[in-house]
Amino acid sequence: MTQRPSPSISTRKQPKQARATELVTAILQAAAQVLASEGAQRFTTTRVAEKAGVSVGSLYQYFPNKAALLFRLQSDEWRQTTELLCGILEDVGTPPLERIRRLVHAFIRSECEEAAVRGALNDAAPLYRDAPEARDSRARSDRTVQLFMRETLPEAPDAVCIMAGDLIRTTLSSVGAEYSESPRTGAEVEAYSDALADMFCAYLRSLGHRG
Amino acid sequence: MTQRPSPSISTRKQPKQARATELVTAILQAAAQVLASEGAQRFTTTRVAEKAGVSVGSLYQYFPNKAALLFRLQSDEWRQTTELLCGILEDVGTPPLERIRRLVHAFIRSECEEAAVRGALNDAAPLYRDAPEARDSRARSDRTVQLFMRETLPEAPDAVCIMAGDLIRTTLSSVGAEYSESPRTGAEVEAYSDALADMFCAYLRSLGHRG
Amino acid sequence: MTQRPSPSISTRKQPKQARATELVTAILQAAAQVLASEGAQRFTTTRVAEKAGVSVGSLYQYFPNKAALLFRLQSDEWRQTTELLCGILEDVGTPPLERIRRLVHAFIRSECEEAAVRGALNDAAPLYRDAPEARDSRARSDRTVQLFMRETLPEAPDAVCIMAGDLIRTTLSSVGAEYSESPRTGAEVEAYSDALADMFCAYLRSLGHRG
Amino acid sequence: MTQRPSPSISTRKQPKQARATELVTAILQAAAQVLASEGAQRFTTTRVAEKAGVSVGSLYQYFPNKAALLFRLQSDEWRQTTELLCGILEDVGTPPLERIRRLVHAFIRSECEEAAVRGALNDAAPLYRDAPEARDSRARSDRTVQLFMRETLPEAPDAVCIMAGDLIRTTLSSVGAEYSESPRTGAEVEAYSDALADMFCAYLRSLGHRG
DNA sequence: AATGAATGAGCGTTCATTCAT
DNA sequence: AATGAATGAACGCTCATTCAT
Repeated sequence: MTQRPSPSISTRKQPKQARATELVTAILQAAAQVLASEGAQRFTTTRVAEKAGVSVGSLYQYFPNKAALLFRLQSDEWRQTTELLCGILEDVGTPPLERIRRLVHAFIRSECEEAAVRGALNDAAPLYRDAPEARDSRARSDRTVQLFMRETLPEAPDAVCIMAGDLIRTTLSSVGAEYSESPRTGAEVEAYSDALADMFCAYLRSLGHRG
Repeated sequence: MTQRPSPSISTRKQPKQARATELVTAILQAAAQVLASEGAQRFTTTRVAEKAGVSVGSLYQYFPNKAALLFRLQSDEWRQTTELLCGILEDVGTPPLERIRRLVHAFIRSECEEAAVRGALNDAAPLYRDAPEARDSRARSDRTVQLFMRETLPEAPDAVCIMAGDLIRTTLSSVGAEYSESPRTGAEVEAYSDALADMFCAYLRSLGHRG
Repeated sequence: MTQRPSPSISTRKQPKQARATELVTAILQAAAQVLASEGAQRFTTTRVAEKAGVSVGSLYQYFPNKAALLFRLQSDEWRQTTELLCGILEDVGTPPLERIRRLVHAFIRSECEEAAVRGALNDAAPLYRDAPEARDSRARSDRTVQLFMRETLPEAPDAVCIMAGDLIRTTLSSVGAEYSESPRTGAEVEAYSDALADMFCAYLRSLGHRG
Repeated sequence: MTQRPSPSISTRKQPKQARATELVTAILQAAAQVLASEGAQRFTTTRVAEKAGVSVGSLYQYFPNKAALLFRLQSDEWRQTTELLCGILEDVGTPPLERIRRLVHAFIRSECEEAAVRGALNDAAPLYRDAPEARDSRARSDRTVQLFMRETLPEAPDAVCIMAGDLIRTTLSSVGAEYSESPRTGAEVEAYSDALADMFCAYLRSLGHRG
């Protein structure tokens, strides 16, 4: 399990001592705060370092550039989302459509909870989007979604499964992102999630799901 | 119908002479070109003015600031989209689900065709999103969508119609935006549009549509 | 006589109004002063702008980057040197060896007079040396030197003329640069110039010059 | 022979243990490599320490600052050059002009061989040039050159010998430095060295050398 | 002795906006 | 009305040096 020494984005060095890990954490927290409170526009390395109680130089010791910092924030979000998604979709003890419903609720709720950071992170996407590492992620969720689709639509051709999985994934993520841009009450979130889940379920049934 | 003298966003003056209208048009075209060719990051007023063959000063005569310029570009996109949407959804001679399908195809296609501008415009959203005028749009499409929903789901309660209309609208727009971020072949676009339309249709049928 | 719109080094725009020319002059003077008084190490665009009583932005309106500013300073020095050199070497009314002697004296004197700027400019060479424009100069002096050599060594083969001209030119310039690094009295300068001229004359005579 | 405690340039302590000497050597080698491969601009203490497999802290234990490191590199070059020069000029078994010719060839060749390090070292000169120790060197070569001049021009007045020696020495060093800045083939080097030697010989003959 | 994380002043450069002409 | 030169705060980032461990 070696770490490849990519010189571009992501962490510059493997934090081996506790001190370093704390620092990285502090920087990431500060970064999230700055992003949430000041917006992507005013997200500057100086501001992050200041908020973290650290010098700019230290920040650059752990992150090779601003994009890397943003990318790391985004990665962490993705990891969380992936875990959420896999945890729910792989729960074979629950009927598929029920799993989808749970996923939608959990996902939309989580998007709305961290709307400020996620929204600003989204605004900052142009800054890290082109980084090579940004391409690599998402493999695990793709696989999980595909397995789920196969299970849900056992008789459908592969092409249908792939397309439907793709559609559901991108719909969930893009609708979630847009929906969380406005402030919402808990009840609104639940109602909206139910509607979105209804739509996905209707779609899956129309593709041949028998539940 | 008084003109409010707010010095914020949108055009500073109603161009009454042909000269002025020409200028505004030239500037907007240049802006779209700069956005498409250089990206949001390099979208600068100087560059736009230069491309338009106009001085920066003149640009600022018609647009109080950069945000106003971007907002106007976005408004125009919205207007076009609204016309597309209303034109298709109000076509009572076509069965509702067929209208939805046509809308999805037309919309996704149009998003992909102007992906460069729209993508960059999206990247620049933080710069104009908070402008007051940005909230005002969208009324007409909302109304059209609602009428369409009522027609499609004549027996559904109002709340269902509203929610479903809302969901379909935001899904279409956010999925379209995300989908058009990557380059796509014509065949891919058609297949994806069909899948999305399938999903909408399945949803509408599940809500009680009888076609 | 069109100006090629090279986007790299040298002046960013052709100063057409007197105001602009004044500014460029002021900036160049300030740059020379900063170079002389602070050294290459502390030669910063901010410092130059400040000294010139101008904003950094204005500096960047006339020079695309720091290297361009330095290169321009160097160009001006080269132009002066070229004029000095050509003016003396092309003076057919004076015997060749006498011309060489005059050139050496004039050159060394001029190097010592502006030792501070030239020295610092030399120190800064790494910053502009790689610029494409830096390659272009020197053509005219080369030609003049060659003509002079032909005149001085009418019977020598071409290869000898070329090599000797090259050697004398580089010797003069590099020895001048090194010599002027230390402060010198007028008498020292004259004595040293005479010695250098003696060496050149002895060399030319050994190559066949008949005077 | 007390050790002066000046905290300025040159090694901070006389390395008495083998360990220390090894370290200094490793650092100097690394420094030369960094200089050659990265150039003066990117010559940083961190980079040198890394290349040497040593911590920055250790580097600063043996060299009080970056200038000291560079100065030491330069000193070593000078020492080598001095040895080369003395070794050739003191070879009384060879006729003086032949010695000069050998010296020129050996010197120019050696300059061109190590052009990368020497060039970069030259670029970095502003960083160490003002150090007090930089003035002290050169005594031995001066003496050797003077003895050589006396031998070569037995009848010339002292002043002539001194001036001519000085001129030849600075010419050789400055022309060598400039010449080695561009890449050269072996044949070019030989031809150029011959021309330079011709010039020196012609000069010495004109000053009264009888060979 | 040795380490290497931490510092922070300083750099070159950009660009939205203004305002004298 | 139209110009475009001028502004200067702000940005991302580097690196010589220190010092707690």
